[in-house]
Amino acid sequence: MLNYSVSEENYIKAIFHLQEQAGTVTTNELAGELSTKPASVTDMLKKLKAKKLLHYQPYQGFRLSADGNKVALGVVRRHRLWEYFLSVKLKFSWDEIHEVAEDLEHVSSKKLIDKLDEFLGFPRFDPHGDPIPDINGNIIASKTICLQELTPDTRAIVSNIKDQSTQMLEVLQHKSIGIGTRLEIRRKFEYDKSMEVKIGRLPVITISEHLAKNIFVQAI
Amino acid sequence: MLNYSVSEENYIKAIFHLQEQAGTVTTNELAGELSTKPASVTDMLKKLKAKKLLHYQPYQGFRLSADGNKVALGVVRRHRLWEYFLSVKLKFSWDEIHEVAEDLEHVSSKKLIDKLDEFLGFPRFDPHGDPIPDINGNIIASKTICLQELTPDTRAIVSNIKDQSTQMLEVLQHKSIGIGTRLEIRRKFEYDKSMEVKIGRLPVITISEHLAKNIFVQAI
DNA sequence: AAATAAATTTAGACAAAGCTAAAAAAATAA
DNA sequence: TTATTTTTTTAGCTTTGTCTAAATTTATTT
Ligand SMILES: [Mn+2]
Ligand SMILES: [Mn+2]
Ligand SMILES: [Mn+2]
Ligand SMILES: [Mn+2]
Repeated sequence: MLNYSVSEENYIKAIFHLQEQAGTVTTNELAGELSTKPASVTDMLKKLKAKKLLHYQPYQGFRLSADGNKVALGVVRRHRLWEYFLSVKLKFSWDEIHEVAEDLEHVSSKKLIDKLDEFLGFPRFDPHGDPIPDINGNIIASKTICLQELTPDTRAIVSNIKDQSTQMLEVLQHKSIGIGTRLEIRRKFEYDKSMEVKIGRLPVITISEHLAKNIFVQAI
Repeated sequence: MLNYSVSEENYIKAIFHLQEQAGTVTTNELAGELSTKPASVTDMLKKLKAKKLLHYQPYQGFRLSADGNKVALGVVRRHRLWEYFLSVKLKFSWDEIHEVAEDLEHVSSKKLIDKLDEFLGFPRFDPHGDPIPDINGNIIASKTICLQELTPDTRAIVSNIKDQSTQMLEVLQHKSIGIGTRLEIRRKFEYDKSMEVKIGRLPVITISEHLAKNIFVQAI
C-alpha cells in the first residue's frame, strides 16, 4: 500500500462521503465540503486521476475508483477508531472528537491502527453511530431510517446522529437522547411536522422537524 | 501558543537534543541528525530566528531561545507520552515505538495530550527511561551515570538506554536487562574494558564496553 | 435558438520545504 | 603568513498545494 499526503487523504475521504449521497460528485460540492476553491479541487482531481484513484473526465463530475475506495475506507477506519478512543478512553465530549480525529487519521502506521482496534475491543460503531471499517475494509451497511419518516406507534433505536455540532449535543443531552436510546413515536403534527416521542418512563418530549431530520434510527 | 509545522517541530526538537550535549549546535551536526542537507538547515535557521525561537548569527552556531525551548519541551512531552501509550497500552515492542511517535508528536491538540497524560496515570518516564515533561513543561533532571563508569561492588538501577535499536533490544532481553533492573558490578577487566554484573539470583553475566556505554544507571 | 448565467478549467503567482552547485567565511596546515 | 580544507551560506530550481482572475464549457432562460 502506497502512502498518500494529508491533503490527498482529506480529498479522498470527502469524495467518499459525498458520493454516498449522490453517486457522483461535482467540483463545487467538494470545494464547499473542504472549504477550498474550485480551482484547487480541479488541480487535485488531476493528481488523483493520474494515480488511478478517481474516475474523472473534465466537466463531467467524478467518483472514486475501486482503489480510491480502498484508500478512503482506510482513512475512515482510522478516523472512527480514534474518535472511539477519544470518547471512551480519554472521555472527550461528543462534539470535540471530530476535530482531533481529523489530524490523527493521517498517522498511517497500519500496525498502530490494528493494535488500537484490538485495544479498543474491535468496536463496530463510532460515538456518532457510524460504522467502523474492519481490518479488511469491510463496513457494516446499516440500513437506518430517518426519524422524520416514522409513523406513530412505531418503536426504534437511535443509531446515528448526522449533525455532530456542539449545539446538537446540547439539545440531545437535554432530551436524554443518545446512540442506543429506545424510543416510541406517539404523535405527529402536520402543521409544523413536529413529533411527540416517549423514551422509557420519561415524560413525552417534542422533536422538531429540523431535529428529526438529523436523527437516524433502526426500527424494531 | 502558536502552531508550528511538522518540519519546524522536527528541527526544534533535534536542536533541543543536540544542544543538551554541546551547548551550541552547528549546521552540519543538525543536517546529519535530520538526514537533510546543510543548505536546507540554513534556510530553516533563518525562519526559526525570524520567529524568535533561535539565537543565531551566520557562521556562529546556534541554540534555542527561551521560547524555542518551550516549544521543544512540548514536542518532547508529546513524543514520550505517545511512546508510553504505544508500549504500555498497545503492547508495541520497545524498538517500534519511536518511529510511530515521531508522527503522533505533531498532533498538537493540547487537550488531547493532557487527557492522554491523565489516562496513562501521569507517567514520569518513557519506555526508554527518558523523563516526560509535565503539563507545565517541567522535566526531571535525572542525574544518571554511565554504567561503564561504575566500579566493582557498586549497586545501581538501570534508568536509561541510549541506543534504542532492535539489535540493542535483542541483547538486553537476552541478558534480562530493562529499565528498573537492579544490578551489582562484580568485576571489571582492563584488557577489553568489559565488566561482570550480577542481576538478582541469575548467573553472572558479561557486559562489553560497547554495551556498557549505552546503559545509564542511578547508583544506590 | 440565442442570450445569459453558472460551473469548471486554465493560466499564472505564491509560500513552504527541499535539493544541487557555486561562493564566501572560518578553521587548519604548510 | 599564506595556502588549503572544511564549514556555512547564497543562488537558483523543483514539488506540493494553495490562490485569483480569466477563459471555456455546460446549463438555463428568454
Ligand atoms: Mn483529516
Ligand atoms: Mn464520527
Ligand atoms: Mn517528528
Ligand atoms: Mn523515548
